[in-house]
Amino acid sequence: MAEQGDPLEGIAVLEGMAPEKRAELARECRWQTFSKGQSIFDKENDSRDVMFIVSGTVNVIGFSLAGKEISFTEIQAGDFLGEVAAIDGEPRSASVSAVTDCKLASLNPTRFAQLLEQEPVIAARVMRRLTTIIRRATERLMDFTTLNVQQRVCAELLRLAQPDPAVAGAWSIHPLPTQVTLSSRVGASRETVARIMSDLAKGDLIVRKGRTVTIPDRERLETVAARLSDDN
Amino acid sequence: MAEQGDPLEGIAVLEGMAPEKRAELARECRWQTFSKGQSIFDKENDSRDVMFIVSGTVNVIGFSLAGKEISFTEIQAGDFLGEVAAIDGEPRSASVSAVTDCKLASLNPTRFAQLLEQEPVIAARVMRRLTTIIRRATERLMDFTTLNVQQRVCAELLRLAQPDPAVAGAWSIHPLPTQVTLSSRVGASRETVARIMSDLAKGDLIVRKGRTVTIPDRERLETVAARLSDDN
DNA sequence: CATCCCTTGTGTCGGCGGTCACAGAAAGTG
DNA sequence: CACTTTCTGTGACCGCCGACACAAGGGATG
Repeated sequence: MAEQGDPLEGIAVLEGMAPEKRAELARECRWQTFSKGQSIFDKENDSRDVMFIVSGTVNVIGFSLAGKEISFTEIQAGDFLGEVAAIDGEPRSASVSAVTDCKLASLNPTRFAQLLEQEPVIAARVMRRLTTIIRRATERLMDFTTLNVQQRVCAELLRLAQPDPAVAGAWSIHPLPTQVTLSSRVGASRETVARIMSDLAKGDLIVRKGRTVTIPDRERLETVAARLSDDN
Repeated sequence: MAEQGDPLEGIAVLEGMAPEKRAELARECRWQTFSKGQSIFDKENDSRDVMFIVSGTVNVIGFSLAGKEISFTEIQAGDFLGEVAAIDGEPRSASVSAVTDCKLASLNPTRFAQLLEQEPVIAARVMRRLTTIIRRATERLMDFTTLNVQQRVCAELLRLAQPDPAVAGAWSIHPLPTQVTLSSRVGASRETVARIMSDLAKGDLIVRKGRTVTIPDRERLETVAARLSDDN
């Protein structure tokens, strides 16, 4: 992660690449830093670069004409973004903005194509990455068409939850994203999310303490998330 | 398209492959036929084969727990399906069923991986195909979160429309899918679709004649599809 | 032609969830 | 510590759209 030495060392897709080749690749990148909240690129942008996240995390979002935004995914340091436009040459499929300060390395699309050709391992990893995106998107699509907001919120909380380090058997989320963030993930209004969280807390499905939420009984929450809407 | 000779001739991804190699590939495929309405595979199925559609068309669908179904896309003869599971080895990401009688050639996933490795042109095409799926899915996702049903129906009609061969400037859809089909595409109830079509016809945005719909003024329909819901 | 089944049109009703409005809590900031 | 900005909670209202219920076409098929 130190910039001198091997700046692209922590990038997972490039894992296993010969050190000297990777160093050369690093030299061909355009290095940029973005500060928290800044836009990295917009949908319809005319750049096609692939960008490796050396540090920080970014948010992939779509904007409606009315300005409403929905968040597709967050991408962390060590990962990359921009592969869709780089591969097909179309305008960017979504907008990306910095969640935290971050440092990115941009690689131009022709060099990226060349990389895919020369390094079959990397090409395979990129493909898997694409299928992962597809799976997530179709899952989301199903969620939107078949679940109500309450269920989507539960599902999102379950996705965020990790085993609680303190209490065995319990799960927790820390730090809890703001309601605005959650609402843009589940595609609902901020107020509705607030109401649902209140209800869940009343039913002891979740316990809130500051920016931490704990889920005492994961299965029970899963039941709520999956329950057919008519038999509540 | 004749079975003797080169059965995989019409498959676009395999375009440009050496004839003898393609013939060999055809021999390695498992050949199957499905009749109209039959299920080809279900989500969570444990096969990972890639399937080339030699004739017919299939529908890629997701089912909710309640049995409600939504259609992701239709795939025609000459195209292929099943690449997602073949690439990442996970269970199938969706279910597929035959829209018409059809004939498919199944290739096992390891042979498919080998094919991708040996034929970079094909690998590149598969990648582009994946990005296309991603773009469609994200677009759909945006539609669901930012548009109302009326707008989604308009958008779907516009997607189906082709320049009218008879009247210059007009666009038409033929044959119009049934309302049930449409409703599963836009994620709405059949009744709502019926009402919207009526309204559109009343406003002369579409003209219905049997199984043909013509769109006299495409731009006007596009306006309706894009209009913010509050200024109608 | 009669019958059946699939498709379409429309009315009514009720609930989910969006919007507006505002109050209070928390968290930055000088 | 005051002060501002950002978050969170809750009430009131109301429109969109799903569910149910029928009526009325069409096309098949015998």
